[in-house]
Amino acid sequence: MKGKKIAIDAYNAIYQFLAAIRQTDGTPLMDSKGRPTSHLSGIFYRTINIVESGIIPVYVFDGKPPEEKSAELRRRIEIKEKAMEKYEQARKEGEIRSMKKYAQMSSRLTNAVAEESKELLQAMGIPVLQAPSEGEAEAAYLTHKGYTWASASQDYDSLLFGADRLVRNLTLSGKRKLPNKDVYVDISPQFIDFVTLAKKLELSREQLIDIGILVGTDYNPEGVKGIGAKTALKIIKKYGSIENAIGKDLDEKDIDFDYKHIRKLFLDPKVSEPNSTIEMENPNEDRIREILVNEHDFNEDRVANGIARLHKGMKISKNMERQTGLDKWF
DNA sequence: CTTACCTA
DNA sequence: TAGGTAAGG
Repeated sequence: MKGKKIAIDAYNAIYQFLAAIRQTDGTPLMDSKGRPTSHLSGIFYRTINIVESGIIPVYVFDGKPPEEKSAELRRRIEIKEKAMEKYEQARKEGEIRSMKKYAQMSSRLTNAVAEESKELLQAMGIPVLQAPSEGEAEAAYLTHKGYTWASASQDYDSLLFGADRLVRNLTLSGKRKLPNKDVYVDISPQFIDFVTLAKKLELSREQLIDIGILVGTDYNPEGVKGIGAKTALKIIKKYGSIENAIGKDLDEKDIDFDYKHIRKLFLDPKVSEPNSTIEMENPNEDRIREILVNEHDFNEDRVANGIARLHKGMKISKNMERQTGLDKWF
């Protein structure tokens, strides 16, 4: 993927950092004022790795979520509140393992966390885009239109939103811990090309969306009762669409939501055209140091080392871009 | 999650 | 140099 621009679902990445970068008992990394810094650590070091590998990252931030997502957002808040209670209980009992698990589950991506992340990326000279609504939809649009070569997210929704290429596990660390166990599994980047996928499954994007709607999406979290991935695939393969299956393998009264409207949210999401060319810029070293070292107590030597790596990575990336640009002439 | 350090 | 582990803020 050297020399390619990749649209990164920023909230997806930040949320993972908030959940994962913690001590054994679940305490997040914090500065001397008690503010969380896990997101800054994750963004700083991973972005440097990505740039060093020759990829040009483009971070796409969420805007205002669509009204149709509010039930799902409420559901997530409830889960977090329950996790918070369980964390308290685990803390009283001194159950370190459980403390970490429930602390991770109660991670909240606050406004401050999102804004600080943007500021750090901008100081690093990394392109940042603000989506009007769903970041994942905007990233998919950028990829579909060729502004970026692929979208990076852990969520498969990217494909429903029309991303022609999806990269999962865009990270250099080759290990991931299995939930609740001391077992690590090897993780490597996973690349999904939509055309190849659609051919293999013999499904269109619309049909993939219908399968999603049957099993449940952010806009209808419950899905259709009794229908999981296997049945949904079977039904859409057999009838081609939800409407054709209603009255046959689908009972109309089980579909208590506007599936045509949800389909449209995926097919035609609110997105915007980028208002300038998407390029990396020279890092503002002083600003990076100001944010990480002065404001948030990062180790000066580590930050200096990171900045040096970032510089070198960008230089190679820029040279490569010039060369591939030249290649087009010959 | 990523880095830094230690051991074999 | 690979693999395991503690620390990072």
